[in-house]
Amino acid sequence: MSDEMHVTDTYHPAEIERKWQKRWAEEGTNTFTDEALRARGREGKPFYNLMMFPYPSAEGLHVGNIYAFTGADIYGRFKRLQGHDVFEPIGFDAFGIHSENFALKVGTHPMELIPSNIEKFTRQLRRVGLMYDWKHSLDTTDPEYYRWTQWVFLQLYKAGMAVKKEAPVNWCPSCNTVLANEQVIGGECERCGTAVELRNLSQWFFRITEYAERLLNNLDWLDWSESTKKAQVNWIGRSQGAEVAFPIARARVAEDRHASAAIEAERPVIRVFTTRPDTLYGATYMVLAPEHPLVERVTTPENRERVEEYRRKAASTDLVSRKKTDKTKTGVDTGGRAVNPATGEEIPIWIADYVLMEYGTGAIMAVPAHDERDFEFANEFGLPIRRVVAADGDSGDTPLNEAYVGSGRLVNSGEYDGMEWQEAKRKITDELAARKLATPQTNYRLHDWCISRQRYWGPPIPILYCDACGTVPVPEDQLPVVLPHIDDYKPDESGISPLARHEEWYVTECPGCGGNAHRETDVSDTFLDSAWYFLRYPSAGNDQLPFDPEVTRGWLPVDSYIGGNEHAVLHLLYSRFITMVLKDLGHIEFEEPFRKFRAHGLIIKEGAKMSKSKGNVVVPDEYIEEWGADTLRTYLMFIGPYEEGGDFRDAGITGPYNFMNRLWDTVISAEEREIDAQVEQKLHATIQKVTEDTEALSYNTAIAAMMEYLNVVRAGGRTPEVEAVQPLIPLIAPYAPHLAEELWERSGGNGSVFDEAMWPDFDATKAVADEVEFVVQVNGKVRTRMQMARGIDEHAAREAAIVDENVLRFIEGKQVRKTIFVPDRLLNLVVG
RNA sequence: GCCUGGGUGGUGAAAUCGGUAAACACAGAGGACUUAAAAUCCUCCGCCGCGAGGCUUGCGGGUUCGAGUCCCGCCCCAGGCACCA
Repeated sequence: MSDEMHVTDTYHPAEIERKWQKRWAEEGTNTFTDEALRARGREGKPFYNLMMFPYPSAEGLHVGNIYAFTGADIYGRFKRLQGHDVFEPIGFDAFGIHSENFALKVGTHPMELIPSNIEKFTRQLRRVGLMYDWKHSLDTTDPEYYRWTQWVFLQLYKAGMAVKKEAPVNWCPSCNTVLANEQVIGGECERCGTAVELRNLSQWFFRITEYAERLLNNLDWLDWSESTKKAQVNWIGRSQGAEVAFPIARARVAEDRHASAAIEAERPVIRVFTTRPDTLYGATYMVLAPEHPLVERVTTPENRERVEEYRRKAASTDLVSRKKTDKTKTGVDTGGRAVNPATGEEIPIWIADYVLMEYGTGAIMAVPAHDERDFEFANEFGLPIRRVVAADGDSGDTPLNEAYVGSGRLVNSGEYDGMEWQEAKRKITDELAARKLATPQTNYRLHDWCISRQRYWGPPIPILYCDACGTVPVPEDQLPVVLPHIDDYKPDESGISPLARHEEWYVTECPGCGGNAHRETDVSDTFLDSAWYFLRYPSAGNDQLPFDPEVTRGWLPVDSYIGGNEHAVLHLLYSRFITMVLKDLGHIEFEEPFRKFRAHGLIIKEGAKMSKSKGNVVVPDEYIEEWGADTLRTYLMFIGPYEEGGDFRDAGITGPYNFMNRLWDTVISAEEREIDAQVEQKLHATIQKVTEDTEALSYNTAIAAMMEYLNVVRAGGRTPEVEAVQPLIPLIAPYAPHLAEELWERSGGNGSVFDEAMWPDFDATKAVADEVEFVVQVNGKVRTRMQMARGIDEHAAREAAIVDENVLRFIEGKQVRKTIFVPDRLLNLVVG
């Protein structure tokens, strides 16, 4: 179709969208050259507008992707019209189990599948009219990208933040690989829903727990969606308390039978972590995790058999059932005894699977009166319950029906009786600390990040094992360690990567001594690929450095990041962690990658989440075909608040389509004449509202404001003034970029509206009307509405109100006791 | 159980420093223009009532001249976390 077609005066979205997409691509409207990027970062007004990059699935672009991208793109275009140099890149997160499983299913190698998926995605994305800098795109499976992912691994390795250790890890028996804690949802694999098993394997871990405190504290000042911050706070799970030592009762410790007083201090102790040292006097028994190393030692001969049996059973029970809360408590008495350091009492030591080895010390002091789980356990096994905290007016002597976890004062606690619990917490900790029996302690729920994957489709971990030198990092100048093209990439349940079947690949020589070495055959977690990609974009294409220092200084950290909240604790936490480590190592100058983050809502279809199995997936192409990208974009944003998502309904799209047509017609038919005063007032009010709402991502109300304005401009079929319609072109441009470009050109503008037009200013004094609709209430009920001059005073308003017949009817013969006056809004007459 | 959001017409929603509930739009009804249709434009559109008026923001209380908005106690929906000591 030729450009001459546009001489028609009707809105033809297909034509103008094709025309402008072509022009944007040819003229590089939205891309920076590397030189320009460098210069703009240095002396321009750089604005890094980022959105979460997609996984390029074979099904193609989803309407959910478009929803996410459009919302972010609108913000970027808005910033550009406000005069910023906006860098808006996109790339592809193409490694990972998802792609690999799909490749296995359809029998096409991922190395063939991914490029064609990316090609399809790119084609679709271009049709949506997104302002992407395609010159700075990236693909995580490109060796030129993962070369630097491997480099990131090596930096962590050198800093001692990447360690290999044997640990119980989450194993998915269906995906045949290890999963990070964050990828286990309710004991099941987040990908396939299979119950996860525990396996002891030697794996690479990133020591993210070292950064727990910083990751938590920085949340205070980050401008992020509150829900996302909360999710991270919960995930990090900081608990403050004390580690308390409970000596094992001497008689029960075989090795200690003849111990002298001199080694008294070294008597074995059971360390527990508690957040409630104030309840120490109520600790009537102890519980060790079945795997706890001291179990052997405290178990008495007569209990040994039952203890062993319980431990065997616990070891074979999968995590899912072990973590079920509604399960009744089980456990076994070891026969061993420990000394409560507060009371000096000997208390029994049990083992039970409700105590988890991986949290705290793997042992607890049980305070059944003030802990729900301990209460349940004590009732199950008839263990004593002693109340030590009581609310005001409660003697603390009556038996409890349930654990009391509230606040109060101490009872049955010796010298601490009567003390307020918070104070007792400090005092008891101090006192035990003086006796070397306690230390204040902070624990985190966060675990180290296991990044090893026994799969094929990922970047090989750049480590060698030399017969002589041991673990050797691949020298940086030998990167990338290229993932070989192999055909038998299907994983098995052995726990060994498919790459381990390829001796020709993994056997190599040691870069240190030249001796025999073999490569690490695991690949890294996909979340490592995405934990640093925002650093790469501005330097994409640089084959010397992962990220150029000058470019990075100019453009990072990211100014605005928009994405789904499903990544609240995965991608977003890992990215923050990697950024902090790189900062500490001196590679970058900031420690938080995303200044501002907003989570967008989820787009659903007729009340249900879209999924292939439900057959309710909205394919965007058809809608673009029928209505145009501008209409689809505007419709998606008009459905509801961007941060809440909404329901895609076919019927609703006609509203925004009519709006596009009406807007087109209004601008085309405008004539040169003086602007009407009321229209001008509405214009300023509209510019103000669209500016504020777009900044706040309140796109639905911004669009409504523009619709409302059109209704005023066209009221009664009037011919609009040029002055009244010109500002609409930049206002609509972020939402409907193609339409805006075309209207800009047709009204005599040169080049792209995004480069040549400015976001319109408004005059706040002109945005308000001279007359207001004033409400008169009697006893809080609306009785009449009057047109009044703005700024009318109480006396004048009252004079006008009390002669109105609708008001008179309700106040006649009654005394007005009180008058409430809200300027320019309302008058309320209170009668008795 | 805990943490987030949320619950408003036939539908998507708007209004939350307490001050006209339902902006904007979809669907619906009627009308103008037209030979007709489309497009466009105009009018109506929460519920009850002929009307005056009364009622209405998940439920029950409360504060206030006035509550969708604040407080207390619940119910329901979506998402996240969960035997974390």
